[in-house]
Amino acid sequence: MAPTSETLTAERILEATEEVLRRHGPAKATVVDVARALGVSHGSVYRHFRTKAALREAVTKRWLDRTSGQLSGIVAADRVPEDRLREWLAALFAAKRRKAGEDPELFATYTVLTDENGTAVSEHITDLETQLTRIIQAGVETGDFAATDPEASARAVFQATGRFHDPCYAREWEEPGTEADFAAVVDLLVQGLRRTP
Amino acid sequence: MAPTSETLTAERILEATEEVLRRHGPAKATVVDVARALGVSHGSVYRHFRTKAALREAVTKRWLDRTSGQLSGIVAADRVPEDRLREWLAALFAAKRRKAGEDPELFATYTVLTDENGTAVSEHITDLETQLTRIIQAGVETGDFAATDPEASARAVFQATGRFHDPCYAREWEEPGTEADFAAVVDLLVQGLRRTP
DNA sequence: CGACTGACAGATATTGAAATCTGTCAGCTG
DNA sequence: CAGCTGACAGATTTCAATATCTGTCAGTCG
Repeated sequence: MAPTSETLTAERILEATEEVLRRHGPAKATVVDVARALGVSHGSVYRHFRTKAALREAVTKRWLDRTSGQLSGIVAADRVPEDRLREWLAALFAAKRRKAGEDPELFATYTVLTDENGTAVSEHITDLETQLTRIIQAGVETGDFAATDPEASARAVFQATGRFHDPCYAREWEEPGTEADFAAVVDLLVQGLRRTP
Repeated sequence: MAPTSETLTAERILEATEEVLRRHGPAKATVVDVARALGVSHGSVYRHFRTKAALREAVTKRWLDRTSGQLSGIVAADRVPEDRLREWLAALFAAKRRKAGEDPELFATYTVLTDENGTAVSEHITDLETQLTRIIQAGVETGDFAATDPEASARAVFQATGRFHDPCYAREWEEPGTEADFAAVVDLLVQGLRRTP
């Protein structure tokens, strides 16, 4: 975190902002703090981001994109679609639960950020639903799934599993029985997707 | 709201409290306000409810019980289990959405109350899940549903439809496409419950 | 005697003055 | 001249003094 004399870039500002958010939390993280962490005046930060809100939104996007990236590998995996679907949902749940459990304060920070950036979140959700659509589409092609509208089914699966990935349920993810609940919901949804012979 | 000279009863206090909450909102509703509305000293209120928290919890319970009561009729209806299930879920969604849409401030007030009364909410959810269990159990008996554990299936159905009854999603209930999303999730779940011939 | 009151101590909320922050921009600097 | 600085106006937040509230209880009243 030394105020190196490298040129000031959007990337460096975003890294410093994440650090300041980690240290001070979402309420007390100011752009003056970010500038101080970089050893520049806060005016320089405004050269790269028009407003504080824009800066926070960029940080939010980065964070959400990292999550999407982690899951995209599973979509392309060489497995039966049903297994890919189960694995994808399990990975989404596991990733969220790990983040919430390991560093609750940081998770709370990002929850605040996502709450104030509806647009970035919508794009992220669209992204995840697209990944799900691909898996279900693959299942339709192999004949394992019977979905007349894979996109709508993907949306339904995503919404129906909200309890296991939406941050508003984070405090319940460590309660006993959650694993079983997750399995029951996924089983029900997979059963609903299957082609009925 | 005249300070009648009827005897002071828990029931009257609860009614006055609801009125004060409606008027002032959850943050500014004090037990002094409640006492003033009843024309008594606040000490008298403490004769019926040990703490302010207990009073608020009692109000919350009343409100939640009214919702449960509205749905219980559907459970006993004389219909095919699948239709009863669909109707019950639709009624739950409709009731929540109507409350949130008609008087958003009052709905927000009760959302705050439920947030601070985890116990009352848990009991309410157990109650609703029991109603769902009965419907699914009936479906198993008629052979329409294939559930090895109706209680677990009921829990899964309730959790999977959270997006359409959990207050944390209230602001999204009026967005276009919500009806279709609801239908898609319910169809998927019902399909998952059906006995596969 | 049992239901109610009102004064009280400690906890919580409100308020307004002072401090800090956001966003701009004229001017400095390499 | 492109990138940065720092002073500035208006908006927002902080903080401490002040007011209100919660919960108790000795005492009043019918």
